[in-house]
Parts: sequence; C-alpha cells; structure tokens
Amino acid sequence: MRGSQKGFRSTRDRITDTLRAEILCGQWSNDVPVREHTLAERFGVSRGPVRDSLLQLSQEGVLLYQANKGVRVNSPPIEDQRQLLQSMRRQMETFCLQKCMSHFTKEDDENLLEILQKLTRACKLGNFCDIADMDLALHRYLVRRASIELEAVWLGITSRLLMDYSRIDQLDEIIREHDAIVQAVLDRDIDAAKKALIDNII
Amino acid sequence: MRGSQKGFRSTRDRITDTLRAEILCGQWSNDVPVREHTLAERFGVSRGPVRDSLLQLSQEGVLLYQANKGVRVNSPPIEDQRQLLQSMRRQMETFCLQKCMSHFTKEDDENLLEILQKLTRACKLGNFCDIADMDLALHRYLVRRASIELEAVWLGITSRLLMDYSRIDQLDEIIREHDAIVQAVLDRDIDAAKKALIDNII
DNA sequence: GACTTGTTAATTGTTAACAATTTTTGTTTG
DNA sequence: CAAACAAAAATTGTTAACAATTAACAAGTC
Repeated sequence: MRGSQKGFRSTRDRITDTLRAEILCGQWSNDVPVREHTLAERFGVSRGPVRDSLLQLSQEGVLLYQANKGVRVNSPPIEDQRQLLQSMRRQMETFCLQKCMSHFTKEDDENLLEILQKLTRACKLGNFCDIADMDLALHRYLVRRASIELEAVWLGITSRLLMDYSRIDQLDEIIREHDAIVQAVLDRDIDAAKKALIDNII
Repeated sequence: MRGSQKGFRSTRDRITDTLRAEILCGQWSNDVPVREHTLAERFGVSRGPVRDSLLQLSQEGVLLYQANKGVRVNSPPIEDQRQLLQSMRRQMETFCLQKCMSHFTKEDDENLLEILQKLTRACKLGNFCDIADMDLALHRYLVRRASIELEAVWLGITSRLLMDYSRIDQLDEIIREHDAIVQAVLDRDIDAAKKALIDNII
C-alpha cells in the first residue's frame, strides 16, 4: 500500500533518509538515546522497519550501535581520519562527475537546478536542516547518476564527514560554491566542474 | 542465551560473517535467489535476524537487494570502478597500517601470526573458502586495530573488490605476499610493510 | 499458437506478542 | 548517609502469525 506507488521509496528508506537529514543538521543531541518505540509511534509503523533503519544508519556511521543497548548519535571522525575520508570523498566524486557528465540529459540539468534552488532558498531562510539535506542531495545526485553501485560506499564516507557540518554558518559561500558546480555541469565543462567540486569539499 | 557469552558476536554478526565468507569464495551462484526462510532454518533462527544480515550484506555490496523480491549475489564491479575502489582500499590500509603499528603489542603479533598460519594452511590444502576468509581477516585485523570507526567503510570497499577473487589460483603468491606483510609488521618496519601491503592489493 | 486474464502458490513486508537484557527504582544493611 | 542488593520498569532481541506483493501457472480469447 504505502510503497506501491511508482517511484516511492520503501518504508525503511523513507525513515532512514528522514532520520539522516535530521541528525546531520545537528537536530539530535549526542546524549539522548534513540528509542525504537518512540520512532515507531512517530512514523506510524511498528518497531521492525524502524529497527532496519537504525541498523542501516549505524552501518553508515551516523548512529552508533551497541548490542542490547540501542543506538545513539555517533561523533564526528577525529582529524586524521577526517582527512582520509575527505580525500576519498574527493576521489569518488571527481570520478563520478567525469562518468555521469558524458550522459547527462536535459532532465538531469533540470533536476540539478531544482536542488540548487532549494539549497539557495534554504540558505537565505537560514533553514539548517534543509541546507544540510540539499547539500547532500546535490552531491548524491551526481554520484547516483554515475553509479548506483558506488552510492552506498560514498554515502558511508560522506555521512561520516557531515557529522560535523561546521561550515553551516558561511551560508553565502555554500550558495556560491554549489552554484559554481552546477553551472560548470550545465556547461559540460568537466575541468571547471572538477575544480568547483574539489573547492567545495574541503 | 546465544549471544551472552563474553566476546561472542551477536546472532546477526555471526550469520553475516558466515554468509559473507561463503559468498566471497564463490560458493554461491549468482542466479540462485537467496531465500530468507531457507537460511532461517539452516541457522536455526527466525527470519528476523536473517533479514538483518541480508540487509547488512546488501549495504556492504555483497548482496543486491530488490524491494519485495529479495536479494541476489551481487556482481563484481566493472573495471573503472574496480580501479577506483582499489585505490581507495590502498589509501585506507596504508593509513591504518601506519596508525596501528605504533601501538601494536605482542598479543597483536601473535594474533596476526595465527591468521597467517591459518591462511598458509588453507592455501596448502587448496581450501578456497578459508583462503578468502583468512585473507580478509588478516587485512581486517590491521584496519580494526587502527580504527573501528573506519572498519565499516573499509569492509564495504573490500567486500566489493573481493567479489571477484581472481587470484585464488596463485596460491604460493598469496602465501608469499601475506608473509611479507606480517614479517614487516613484526619487524615494525613501516616502509616495508606499506610496500608489501600495496604489492598485495593489485 | 500467441496473448491476455484470473487463480494459486511462494516470498517478502509488517505487526504484535514474547523472551532476554539492561536500566531504573526502592529497600535494606553496614 | 552510602553502598549493596532486590524488585520493577523499560528496552532491545526474537519469534510466529498475518498482510501485501510478486511469480508461476492454467484457462480463456482473439
């Protein structure tokens, strides 16, 4: 019923994406434990699908799972590991950019522009949750378009990195950088797109 | 009951590790679908924990999940993506090697030697499943010892790469290469260890 | 005979109840 | 009063039944 509509994600994915967005924008405290029952009530489902989501987010690095004790919000990676993950993220995204831009269609351009608009709007409104969500969505679109195989790997790396989204105060910079990325993609200028991407992932 | 003994992994992790080892050594066909009920019977549990394992292995890239259709054994990554993943794996393992070798203890040396011995024995017996399993276990030990945070990311990358374990016929080479790694680690010779590691990840 | 349609079986998705574990609370004791 | 122990509550882990979906098959239609 719920997931039968064309194009709709499964219950699990819906819950997972919602929770990830909320956690990455710092809406959840590290100290408050996450309760399965509470979330099940909130999403109007039983504990089963919620459990699936929590396990998935644990594997992704957003939550930290402890046997028989449930999950809590994970901490951001420490400096040296952050640098490693950052380097890997750059490697993946430049690879995906090169790969997807060759078969990018008009529809892709429109989708990308729509995400950029939402991101810009969120920045101007100071809506941190939407900013984090749309930032992730924009990069994710490029990765997914290049290879759904790599998406899970990329998401695990990037989610961990975004656990401290420290640049969330420099809103105009976020707009400018993502604008440069999208503009270069629309122009099919690979070199410029790569440069803009790397400048964004610092 | 089952998971209460000290040091024992949870039901889910036990099933996950068993299935991963079997799949990576090519014991499962790509065409035969994986049925939850069958596995539940085999492991003597209900479908719940089995489902958890299958979802986890899907996120890891070993299985391929399709909504309402179950999971199948995934295909190895195609060439360009394989190269990217390979590069990332090298990056991670050299990082972890550097990080863990500084605080490596005598016990670590012994554990590593034990894994190497099992690997060598498996090679001499031509036991492909144990070879793949111990190969993974050796590298995993180094990663885990450096950072349990990074373990999940590394496992997702490496499992995907090992989906085609094509070198499984060059048994003496496997022994030699891993012997070189362990020897260098025991000597605390970081440069030699890094070199041996990179030579092994081709 | 090829194609569609309806029916049945098999499989996954979800739920609620139960079991095991952990945390909290209350009580006793030194 | 603090520490230790015991009981209770809350929480996670597991199971089995049920619902929804998909696949397989047979019958009917052109």
